[in-house]
Amino acid sequence: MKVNREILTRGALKLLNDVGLEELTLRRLGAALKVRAGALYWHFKSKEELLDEMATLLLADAAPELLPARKQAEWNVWVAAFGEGLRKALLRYRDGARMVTGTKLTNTEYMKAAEAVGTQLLKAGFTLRQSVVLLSTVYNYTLSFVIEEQAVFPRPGERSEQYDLQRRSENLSSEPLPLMRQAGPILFDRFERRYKEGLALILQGATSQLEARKGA
Amino acid sequence: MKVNREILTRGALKLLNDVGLEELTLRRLGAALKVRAGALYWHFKSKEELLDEMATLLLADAAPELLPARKQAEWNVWVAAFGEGLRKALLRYRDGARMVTGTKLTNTEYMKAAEAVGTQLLKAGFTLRQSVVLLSTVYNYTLSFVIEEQAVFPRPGERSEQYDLQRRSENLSSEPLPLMRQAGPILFDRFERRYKEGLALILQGATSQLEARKGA
DNA sequence: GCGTTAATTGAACATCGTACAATAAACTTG
DNA sequence: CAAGTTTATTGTACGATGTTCAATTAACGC
Repeated sequence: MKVNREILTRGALKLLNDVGLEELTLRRLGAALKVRAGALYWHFKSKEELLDEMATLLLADAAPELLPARKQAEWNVWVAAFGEGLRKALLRYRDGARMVTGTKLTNTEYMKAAEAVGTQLLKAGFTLRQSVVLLSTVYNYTLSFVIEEQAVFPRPGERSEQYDLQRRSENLSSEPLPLMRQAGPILFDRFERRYKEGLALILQGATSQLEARKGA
Repeated sequence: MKVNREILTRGALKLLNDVGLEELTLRRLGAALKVRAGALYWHFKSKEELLDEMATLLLADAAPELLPARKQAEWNVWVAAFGEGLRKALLRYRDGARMVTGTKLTNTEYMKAAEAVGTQLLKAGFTLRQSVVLLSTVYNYTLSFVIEEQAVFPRPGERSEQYDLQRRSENLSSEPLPLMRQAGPILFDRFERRYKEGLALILQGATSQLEARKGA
């Protein structure tokens, strides 16, 4: 089968979804594309470069969803759309968040979305620095949140047997950690809800910042 | 050399600092401890279990620094100490943040610190859920922040040649992304400053939450 | 000193990323 | 269409990794 860089990258993303990051090997990818593993090196100089391209493509595909439907929306709607869209995009692939961590983006499709959101923030009265800090904080929060989420739910709706709430609670009941024990259901269930609450915290902080600035 | 579980784990952390996560192999670790790789399997049933133990130990060592010096301090000082202490602890080892990601903690030393902070939050008037969301948000933010930070500075003060600010700026100057281009120095320099600003955002959000609650 | 348990060795296995000369397939040109 | 050139794939090999396990050695209790 003839293969080019994008087919290959898409094939790799598909395979990622089927087998997960640990089992994403070049031989398996070759097999999926009816090609020997070595052939992949015509298109990529290393597996790392392939992973970079996969992450870039995942985010580029996501770029449109990172913007709100109504372009006249308030700045906080823009930031919320950015965060929630990013989470959805990462959730679309098994180990999506872990894969994106530690890759270098190779094109700027995704940055265009960030640029658009940033522009809204400036217009709303944030400084450049505040805007960058706000967006990067949302980005970091989201990435790590989804890494954890995907450890518990390798694929949406399919809970890993590693994270059994009952068992966790039992392990902790012998220790004097009542708070941590009660935290279990909050931490390992209803991820969407907690994600939005964490995001709201950051947005609330930004709102205060903006008001302080206006007040001065 | 005779070896036990803790010596082995500490040796692994030392080696991690010398060679980084990719080069942390069981043969190398064996060599460092004057033992063949296979011997390690007497103490751990897999490398994954060793990594879990390493992460747990790193966090357990850090536990005392996660609490503020003055125990009468306000709740926000407790949360700030938790976040900043966590960052410092992760920075203490090369790839510390990446290593902790995706491991399962095997004891509860670290949780005791979280429990203590949570207790303060309840006392200050937060609900259980708000406290858990606040702490987990800080945790996620910090983890991902330090992963990025350590990609740029593999060890404190030693910048990776991968992240050259000049080059990044040149790559982006051809694109219509003025904002992203200006973001470079904010994103890839002065990490401590940006970390604190992001953390302040979250804390500010929590403050608003608390005030809204009191007002009602 | 003997016997039992704890710990380590040595060699092997399957699998991985990667390199590269040989080969084939796909275009380009006359 | 044939010859020649570039593009892509194969086959095979290499070194390294995590892991297994029977055989061996070290340490300890009586």
